[in-house]
Amino acid sequence: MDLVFKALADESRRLLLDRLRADNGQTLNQLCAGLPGMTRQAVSKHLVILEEANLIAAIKRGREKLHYLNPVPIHEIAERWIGKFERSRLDALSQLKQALERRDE
Amino acid sequence: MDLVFKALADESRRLLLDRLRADNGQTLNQLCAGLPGMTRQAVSKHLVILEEANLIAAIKRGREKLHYLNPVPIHEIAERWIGKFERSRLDALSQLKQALERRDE
DNA sequence: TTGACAGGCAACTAAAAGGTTGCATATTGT
DNA sequence: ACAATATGCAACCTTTTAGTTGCCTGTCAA
Repeated sequence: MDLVFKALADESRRLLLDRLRADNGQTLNQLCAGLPGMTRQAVSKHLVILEEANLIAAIKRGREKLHYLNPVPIHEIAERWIGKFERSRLDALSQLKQALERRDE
Repeated sequence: MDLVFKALADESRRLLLDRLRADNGQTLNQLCAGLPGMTRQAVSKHLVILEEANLIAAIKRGREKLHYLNPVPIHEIAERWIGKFERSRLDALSQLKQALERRDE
């Protein structure tokens, strides 16, 4: 799960995921168009990181490589990790409020 | 939002959030106990990063500083960011499946 | 079959991240 | 008042990360 969080920490990589969500199965060169002012190799490295985090799956078709979004890891983070914070969310909020009010006692 | 993702990218910081979720309003020294083999200053730096991402709020009480979880940013990420991927989740999944099946045509 | 196109690999650089040590400052209990 | 406690600040070091350039390999189409 650490790999997923690390992968999501970069704006360019989140943008790549956005692009794939809008239009799944794109090639490296297509994805490069979404990241102007960055070399193909840089984008390629980002894609490798996303693959290693299992956030995308790549399939070679002839001389090109198609990239597909894998929604599973994001879903797991939502369920397992964010979920537990959501469960105690209102609690934490009221504790924070009370602490802020007690501030100038 | 970038600050939040960056803050969440580190295991130690996620652990600190976990600790606060279990026991809100802890001091720096208390939190240090949860990160053995790391100096107080290192933990302090992590807390600053979490504060800057608005994931926690710190309140000075005398010579100590109490740290409270702020559940809002995590909630926003769940709603605004993860939400949009969840909406196209099953779509992406079936597209991925189909692409994998087409692989050895 | 050869040139153009899609992508991979490796070495290198610059900047950011994570951590440490040492010292300074403020608060509290005796 | 003063020693102990709780935290802050700054300089420094090391590793990781993001990006580049240059070159190599495989595939397709004329």
